[in-house]
Amino acid sequence: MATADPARPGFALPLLLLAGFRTLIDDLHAELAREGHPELRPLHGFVLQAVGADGTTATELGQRLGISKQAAGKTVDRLVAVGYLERVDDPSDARRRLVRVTPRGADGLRRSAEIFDRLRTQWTETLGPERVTAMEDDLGTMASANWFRLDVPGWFGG
Amino acid sequence: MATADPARPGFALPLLLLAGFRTLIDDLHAELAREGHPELRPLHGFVLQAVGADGTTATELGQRLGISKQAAGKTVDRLVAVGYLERVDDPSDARRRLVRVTPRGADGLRRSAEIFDRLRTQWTETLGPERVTAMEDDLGTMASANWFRLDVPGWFGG
DNA sequence: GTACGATAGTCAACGTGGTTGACGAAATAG
DNA sequence: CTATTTCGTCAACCACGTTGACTATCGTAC
Repeated sequence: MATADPARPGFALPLLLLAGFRTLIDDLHAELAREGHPELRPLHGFVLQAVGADGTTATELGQRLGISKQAAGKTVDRLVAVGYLERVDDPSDARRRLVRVTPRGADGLRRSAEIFDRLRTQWTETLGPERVTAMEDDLGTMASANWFRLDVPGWFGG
Repeated sequence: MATADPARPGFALPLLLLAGFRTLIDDLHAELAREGHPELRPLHGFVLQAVGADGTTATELGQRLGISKQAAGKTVDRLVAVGYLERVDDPSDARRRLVRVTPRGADGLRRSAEIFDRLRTQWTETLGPERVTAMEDDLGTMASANWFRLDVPGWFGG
């Protein structure tokens, strides 16, 4: 096994990954605020994405995000309060309450995708396209498993 | 300006960065738990690191971590409760309460550094050393600014 | 030597995000 | 028709962050 490089301490890597993530998300939300979505928080985009065009239920949303149905329900409440999601009764099953993205939510989602594309383009202009694709490929190799889990606050905290 | 590559959607990059970060931190804590530190949470290592060998005060810790002194104080309380930090009176200033890493905390810190080095070595063995240094350099280029800020739970959430 | 401003730490209240446990209402299986 | 499962919600709790207010102490200026 190769010995650790003292000039490249291992603890820097996670910090750099976090800083990169944070930079992208901060830039995204600064631009979203400029384009009329100042209330959108980092978590919200992921939640909207997980709801999707067809809508879902709180329970299913919780499963998709890797959190409990109660936590998903509370998050939906907040997104409903700021106008990005809506709840409608399911005529075929009175227990279920469908969660749907509102037009405003869809607008935020569309703009987020565009902004992320622009930010990636900025990275390719600074670093070169090969370096960015290499980073993506390498991260995909190392991080294959735990993709979409949105329990970040609780996970990172306690 | 280069046009966005439809095969490389911009939204994947932040997800990959987060997944990479999460993978490293999860692996770290799985190994820490095996080595006798199951109570250590993701945030705790960063806090211990910020306290440092010389100790600090809660107010200064808050400044280092980019959070309020009250939040820093509460976090110190929790780390004290699990035995990783201790508070001692400052004989030269009765207002201050020095926060110091305990021997147990120092052990956790030392093991964390070793484990991070081993994890980085695993990455270099899988990806090649050049790819990992390239990733580190590129992330350092793009993320230069907002390094050590530990308001992640609140930042990511609301 | 005292009075005053700045600083350290804490308490309280609150918001966001997470958890588990319990429960009623509705669907489904037998 | 009854029994079980499923969906949503309520309640209680914890971790983490915030701001505002307050006490005690330090340092300085008069």
